[in-house]
Amino acid sequence: MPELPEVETVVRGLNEHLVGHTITSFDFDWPKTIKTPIEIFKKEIEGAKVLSAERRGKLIIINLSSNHSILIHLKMTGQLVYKSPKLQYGAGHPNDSLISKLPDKSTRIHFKLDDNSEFFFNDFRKFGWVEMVPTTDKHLHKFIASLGPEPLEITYLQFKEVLFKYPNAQIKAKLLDQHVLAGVGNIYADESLWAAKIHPQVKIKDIPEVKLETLFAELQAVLNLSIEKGGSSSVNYIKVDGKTGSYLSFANVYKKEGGPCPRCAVPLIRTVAAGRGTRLCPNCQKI
DNA sequence: CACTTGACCTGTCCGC
DNA sequence: TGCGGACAGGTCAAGT
Repeated sequence: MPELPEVETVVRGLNEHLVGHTITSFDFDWPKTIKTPIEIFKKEIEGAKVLSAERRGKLIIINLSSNHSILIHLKMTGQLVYKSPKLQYGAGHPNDSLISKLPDKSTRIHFKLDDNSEFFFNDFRKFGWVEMVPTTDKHLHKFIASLGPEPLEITYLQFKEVLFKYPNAQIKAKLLDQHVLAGVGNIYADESLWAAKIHPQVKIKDIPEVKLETLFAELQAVLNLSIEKGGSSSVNYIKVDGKTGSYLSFANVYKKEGGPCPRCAVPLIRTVAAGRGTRLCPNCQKI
């Protein structure tokens, strides 16, 4: 499930593999995926060169030479994959077998590039979307304009300030709220709350200062560790080159319910908080 | 204001 | 084997 580290990894892959290519044509199978009128999308993308890629929260921004930018949200099952005759791993390698099957039934948009390489937006659940906006106005786009600050680019005092706009809200709900912080999703919310020994449903105003400081440090630590490991590949996420990320082998609680807490050995539990599956240690994390 | 539910979708897994 | 239901979790809109 793409959260900040996964999207960051994808963006780095786009800068490595896609920048410099010209998009010659594209086709698509699910019109709702493209939120821009198709004639406008076509006009601004065909013949345009990819200049750079960047990330804001969980949103991917691809800047084109047409003075337009493609916004891409992967939602839960979106993938961006680059396929080139020049990029091969050897016969029988799992990355090759995955990429060689593209396009497949979950391919929503198939882009063709100038040197016979290809670029795929895959999304089996069809929640993801792409949109074309003028590059100079991209920050006015409704989604981008509503995002909170980047958790890796703020200080502890700023972190505390944005959370304390909602002193009576549950901490996990606000960690997940993209208008409060941009990029934190379910996995890293659970991991950082466990690391700081904070129950996901405790009210923000009831968290002792020292624990809130720990939460900020641990949130940055898990995000940075995951970026270093190329993200979490659980159900569907892969990198632009088809490889998987390895962060999940470092996870302490995500999908570990029933197993021992790495700190105190009491069995971890799964519950629901902020409307989402939530893993925690009932011994270390109390309200 | 805080919180829940439903909608958007499809694939997997579990129990009967 | 087949079938229904829970579950996966990002975001928004609507309802309590």
